[in-house]
Amino acid sequence: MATRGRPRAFDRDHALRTAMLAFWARGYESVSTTELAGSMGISQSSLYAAFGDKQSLFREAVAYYGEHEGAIARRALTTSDTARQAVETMLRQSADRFTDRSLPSGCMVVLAATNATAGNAAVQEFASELRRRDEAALSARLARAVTEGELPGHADPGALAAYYHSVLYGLSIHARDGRDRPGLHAIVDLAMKVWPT
Amino acid sequence: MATRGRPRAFDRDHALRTAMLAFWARGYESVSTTELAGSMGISQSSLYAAFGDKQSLFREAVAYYGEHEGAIARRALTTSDTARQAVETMLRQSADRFTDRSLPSGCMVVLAATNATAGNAAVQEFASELRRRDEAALSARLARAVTEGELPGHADPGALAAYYHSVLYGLSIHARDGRDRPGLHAIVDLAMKVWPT
DNA sequence: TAATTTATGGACAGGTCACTACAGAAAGGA
DNA sequence: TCCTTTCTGTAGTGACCTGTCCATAAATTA
Repeated sequence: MATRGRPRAFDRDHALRTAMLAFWARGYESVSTTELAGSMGISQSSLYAAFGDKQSLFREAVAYYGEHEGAIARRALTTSDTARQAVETMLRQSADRFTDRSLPSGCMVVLAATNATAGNAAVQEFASELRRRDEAALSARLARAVTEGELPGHADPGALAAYYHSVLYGLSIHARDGRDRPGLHAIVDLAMKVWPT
Repeated sequence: MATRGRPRAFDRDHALRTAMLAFWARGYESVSTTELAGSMGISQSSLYAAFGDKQSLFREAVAYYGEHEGAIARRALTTSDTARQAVETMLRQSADRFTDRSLPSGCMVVLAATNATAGNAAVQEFASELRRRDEAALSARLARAVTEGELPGHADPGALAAYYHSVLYGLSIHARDGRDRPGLHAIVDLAMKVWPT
């Protein structure tokens, strides 16, 4: 089943990465499809033919972000030996990522869709849902740590997950405000003192 | 020197409050001046005559927010007997404010100007500067606590201020995501465990 | 070669954006 | 009473927005 019709003249994955970088740096509504097509080197028609509409493109761009940029921090949750190590690794690697000068600062899921007009409320809700999902994954990992005895029985996995995600969100804002890498790690140093014993 | 010319037919302060609520709820770029004038019950011309341009209106709206909504949490810094009490009061009152159902959730300074087009970068920088200023005030209060002996000499006021502000920023995102008041206070419970002894 | 399928760029619709020109209205001052 | 000052709404301005139409180009299939 070879592909019929005229073949696409641009690299779809590369275009997606361009969209991710733009949305990540400036947010969903501050990036126009006209501008995106321009920096992709293609026409509006090609963009719409390849990705549907702007919202679909954004969702794909966020998915791309999750696979390429967010994957490392997320994998810490499943590969670390202890829950404590998982949390600290997640925060440390986020601190490193958020201050990578070759990429936009902070986390795309936190910063790219914080506000929107009424017509784009779905985009906001989409990002919010992703944040909830990540937090639920952390909460589950902490709950496992309680049953395994790594965390004391009185520890509240839900509250701890919300707390560490709160710090994580804060790192994004701080990174956007220009705080440097050691500054973010100093915050993580303090945040880890909360770990129950 | 009585006021010359035709008197203004609307309440400037009330209009400013309307603008604050709109910008706070949906962000700078997602609120149009057309819509604002409409909900203020005045024409575009009246709005521009009273407030200048959109950026000036936003700055005034943020100042209004600072005086009416942010003042209580900020006053905790100067009126509390101890620095610890100051920090905890600031976080608790923010948690209460951020989940007040009669107002937009979260903090306007964190949420209303997180992203912007190139032409509105000044608005972003404005909000960023306000965050830095508040953090500097907290840092100064913590430094005082070190010299007064409330905090141990090895405590780092700058890092602590950055940490507590990180939690504060996180509370805004959590509030926007729908977390309820007890949920935010549970985060504050944990955050306060970092306090050096 | 002919038919089909898909991608392409250019031009353009229809809407909204921030902002303003203008003429008239409502006040104070002379 | 008339002038000056300021605010008022109407009706625009040009620029930009998302999304589409259309003729054409480039590939596979028959």
